Amino acid sequence: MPVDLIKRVPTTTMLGHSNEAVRDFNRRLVLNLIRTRQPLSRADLARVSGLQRSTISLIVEDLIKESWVVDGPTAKLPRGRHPTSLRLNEDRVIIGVDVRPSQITLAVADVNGRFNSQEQIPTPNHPDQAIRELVERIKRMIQGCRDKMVEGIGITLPGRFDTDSNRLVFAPNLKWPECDLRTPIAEATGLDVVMENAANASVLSAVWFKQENPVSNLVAVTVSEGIGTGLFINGQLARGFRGMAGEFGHVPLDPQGPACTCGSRGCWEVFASNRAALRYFIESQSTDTADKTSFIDLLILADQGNKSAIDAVDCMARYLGRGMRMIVAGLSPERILVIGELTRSWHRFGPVIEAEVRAQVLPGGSVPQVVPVHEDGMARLRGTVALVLQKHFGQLGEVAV
Amino acid sequence: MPVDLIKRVPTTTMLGHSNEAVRDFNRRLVLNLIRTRQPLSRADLARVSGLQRSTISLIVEDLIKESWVVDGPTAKLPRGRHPTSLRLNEDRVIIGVDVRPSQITLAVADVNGRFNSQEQIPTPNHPDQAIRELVERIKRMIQGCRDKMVEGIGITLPGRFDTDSNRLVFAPNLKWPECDLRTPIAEATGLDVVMENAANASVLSAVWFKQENPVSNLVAVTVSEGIGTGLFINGQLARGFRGMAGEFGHVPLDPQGPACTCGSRGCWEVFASNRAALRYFIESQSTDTADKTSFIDLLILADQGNKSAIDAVDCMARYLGRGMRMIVAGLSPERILVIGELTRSWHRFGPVIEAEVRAQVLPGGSVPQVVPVHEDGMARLRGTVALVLQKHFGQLGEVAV
DNA sequence: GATCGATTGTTTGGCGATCAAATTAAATAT
DNA sequence: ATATTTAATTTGATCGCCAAACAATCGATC
Repeated sequence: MPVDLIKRVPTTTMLGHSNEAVRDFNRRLVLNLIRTRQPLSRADLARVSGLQRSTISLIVEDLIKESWVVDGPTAKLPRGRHPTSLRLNEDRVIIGVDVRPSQITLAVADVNGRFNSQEQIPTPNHPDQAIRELVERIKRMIQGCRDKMVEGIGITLPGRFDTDSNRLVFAPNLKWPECDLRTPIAEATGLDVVMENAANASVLSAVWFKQENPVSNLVAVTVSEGIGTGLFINGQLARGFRGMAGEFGHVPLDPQGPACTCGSRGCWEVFASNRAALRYFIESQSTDTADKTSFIDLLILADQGNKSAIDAVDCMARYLGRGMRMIVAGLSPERILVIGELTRSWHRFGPVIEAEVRAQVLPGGSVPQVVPVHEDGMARLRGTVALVLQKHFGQLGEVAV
Repeated sequence: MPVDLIKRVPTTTMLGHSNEAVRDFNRRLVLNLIRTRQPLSRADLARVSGLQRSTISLIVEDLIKESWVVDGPTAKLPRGRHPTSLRLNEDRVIIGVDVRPSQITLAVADVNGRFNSQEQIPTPNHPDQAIRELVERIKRMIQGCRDKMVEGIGITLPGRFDTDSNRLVFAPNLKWPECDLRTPIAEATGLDVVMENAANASVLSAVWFKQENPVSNLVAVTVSEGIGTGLFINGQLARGFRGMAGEFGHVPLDPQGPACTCGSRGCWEVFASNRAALRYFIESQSTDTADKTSFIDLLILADQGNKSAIDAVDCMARYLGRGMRMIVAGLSPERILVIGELTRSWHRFGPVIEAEVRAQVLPGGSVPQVVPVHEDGMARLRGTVALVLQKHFGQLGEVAV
């Protein structure tokens, strides 16, 4: 009995793999092994990867020829020929841009995430002006590192942008209109430009660089004016459809709560952001003297023993932990990173948050680690480095290192 | 300057890939292409995959030899030699077990998820008894299909179990103690046993079998006594650390809400499960006649015009939609599947849920599709088929078909 | 009814990548 | 100076895909 088959299928996509795919994979594997364990000898690579030493030699030869890797000094061993150590070539640099509501930080970093130079400018009110200033400074930076190879530009900002169109579409704290930052900067500089939300950049930084004890399910909670979350699930960034995931900060904890900038009521960030703590503080003050207190001031007041400040901080911490119920029950990560100025007073926040989180683990579930990330500023910038490097080193989760 | 390198690394793990990995990948690709597009000719496969016809021929020869694929009838074409159509060998079968609070369903399915035989038993009060009865019936089932090859056993149940130890650890609606189902059944039958949470099984069923318009970010919300969620993120099931993800049903929507079985207050499932609707209904009745109404009865009453029933259903629908804020804002899926008895009255639930969801999309975000899944019973069972087949066809997300 | 055209499916030789083993290189201990 | 040990390279074999030629099969056409 004859059956209807597909008549003609356009052969646009290549799904099958050929022999070169193996080389691609192993090449990325070797590159990442060097990245995470440098310095490392060829023999070490062979042992760690399980590949033959001959294969490693060929791959490394390639990587050196293309100046991703450099031969280092020879190491000392108790017996036998001394191995030559391999490391990443630090002459390849990345330009990182960290956009925040108040200021923008630009920096030049090497492939290991170490910063060579750095500068700051106040954040312009309009993105057009920001683009002009950024382009000018980036061009100067490029000229400043003539002998280096500039790999690309990574930009992180506190907002969401459509991953299809690269347009910034939701940045309530930045107060910029919808716009496309990528294209104008890419065209003006001739470099690749990759963008990422701030919370995601923090996640990238954490899992790319300092994986002392790597986990494949992790959530970063960034607390400042608002609350953002970066989701690392199954060893990959979870960006959601068109990059819109991660707005747990705009989920209501209490439908009767105060109004939020997003239009809803009682969102998590209304109860647990820096702004919320200041609100608690001001409400508890009889006088109006607290009006111009910053969040950092509040932390200092708390450490000086100010009862109202202590209470405000405590309340914020409790709500932070309470909101993590969404993350603990819904996503069950192995680790939760907490990022923001609050980590400076971790002795105050840590115990409260951990107690709340522990109370919320469901029967049979395991308690996630709650880890403060202290060097916030650098974290985001280092995230942009990882962002740019992913093109060459492979997506996270692609290669298990 | 000599540097310290790794002295000796145990070569336990093989990270690097060899040439055979390409064959493995392409083999899985071809197998999945046949699965999703059968019937299909070798020439079609070559066009779709981008591989050479010669390569396809060799791979298909393998697959036929190992009885995964069978040559079918020749098809008709306007010109030229008629192609032979390929399809999956339906002599390979899977035993699926769907455990529910009230009854357990066992079924034998072929690789296409079509069921040959099926039987039901009431759910025993204790897992030990359940294991005894299941083993006995499964053995009979195996004997019943002598000429077929039994690939394995897939079990789905309404609870969480530790993916490391395979122990059931959280099943509030099933009321079974912590236990290991897998090992005794596997040992007694000599077959592979794979287990999965009910919501995840529904997701598997949806993305494995009827991908009319495939998406890579999807959330299934299963509504019955409680609310469970299955997360499909970046084209993979998101099980979280030790398989504990997906309990969005136990996140509070209102801290002042009624107590939940989990120990917390005001959880989503307290407001939006079948049980919640019945509570709304009973509370609004002056008499006690409503005590023995089932959820299905309630839906019928609503369709008969009973005002209290309509209000109860409407309230449940609103809360269902409201709770989806967590999913919409936090995960931003492209599609939300709604599963449970409520889909029988989708004309009542659908519009309310969709309106709530639409109201909750953040600026710049896109509204997820809300899709009811009507054949719940079969969905879970078919999910178990996918579960067992993943070992041979590859994990979801591994191969893009 | 034989030939041509078109399409499917198979066969053949070549290339690229890894493997396994032998070889060369370099350093320490005897 | 020689033996030993480990690192790194070289060499030939194997495996998998590709490209192109070839064989098979069917409809249309002369």
